[in-house]
Amino acid sequence: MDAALEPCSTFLVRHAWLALRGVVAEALVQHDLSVAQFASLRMLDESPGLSVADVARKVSTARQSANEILGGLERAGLVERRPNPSDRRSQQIFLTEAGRVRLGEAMPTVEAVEARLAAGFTPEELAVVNAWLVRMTEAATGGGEEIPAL
Amino acid sequence: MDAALEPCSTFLVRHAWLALRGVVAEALVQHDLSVAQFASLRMLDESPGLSVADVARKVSTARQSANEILGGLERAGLVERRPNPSDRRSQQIFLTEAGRVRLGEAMPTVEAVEARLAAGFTPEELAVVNAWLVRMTEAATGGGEEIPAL
DNA sequence: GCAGGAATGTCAGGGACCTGTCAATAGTGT
DNA sequence: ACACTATTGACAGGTCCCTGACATTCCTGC
Repeated sequence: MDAALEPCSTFLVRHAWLALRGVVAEALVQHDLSVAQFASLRMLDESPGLSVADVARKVSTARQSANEILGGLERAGLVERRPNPSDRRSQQIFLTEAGRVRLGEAMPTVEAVEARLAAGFTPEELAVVNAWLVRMTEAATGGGEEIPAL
Repeated sequence: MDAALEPCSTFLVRHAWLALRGVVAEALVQHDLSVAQFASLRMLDESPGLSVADVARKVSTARQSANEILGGLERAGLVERRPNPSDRRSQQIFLTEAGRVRLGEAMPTVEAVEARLAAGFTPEELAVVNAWLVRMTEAATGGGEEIPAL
């Protein structure tokens, strides 16, 4: 490897993200899902009935981006929007049966990929990594400022 | 915060990247540099005379994106392109004196930010994190290929 | 030499995402 | 009840980055 520059960890994280994103995207192609769509599906499976704005916040993206992502999922018949009976501004979004099935198919694929990548590290080490990553994400908001979001 | 799902590490990394990017971008505003520009400046300081394609590979971006980034840096007078005497297709790119000065000013800012974020972790822990991140980036290329250094 | 393939910089076009804004609606204090 | 503010989903406009293509130039094998 190149021991060249003890790089800013920022760019290490960037490369890790690009790499992981690429691998996961590749794995999701066979399920006809994008990474963003998969993330949204995951959120909605865990928390049915979220609004568009909720999804946007959960996946750290702009409301409108979330709207477009959900639009794609809706066109694919994987989610459905329903009017929110207690708030006429917002819509509740639910996975359709097809959406649940699709997510159920895709999830093991992604998990397998991540498990393959995590191989070689002890649970303690992975816990450290996890803690560090969480610390970084908190630093943005807890440090005082807002996150621009990708 | 939401301790909800033990998430795919992929998305943890994404959030960490977004957060770090935000913090670093904020720190670089005062130096009138974007994150991508800072990264390019760094590469060129370490390896003067790189071509546009070289920079693109090193920062993991498309040739054209690198071209645009370098265009901005050139307009700002921070880098200069010179014809490559031994390859008439490519250009060699060098930092100008102003570029070196600007990088010298910005670097401590970024390092300070990262140091602040790394506080609370032992060197051993940070080494583990580093190793994990590198492992992730390597995984993208199929497990054994080259991946840029920054 | 020289034909074929690879690499370079660049252009055109598009996708994904963001900011800024808007009307409609919800919540809050007076 | 009523202003005031915040929030929601949507629209317009712009930015950033990417893919695909192209002519030019280098670098092979023959």
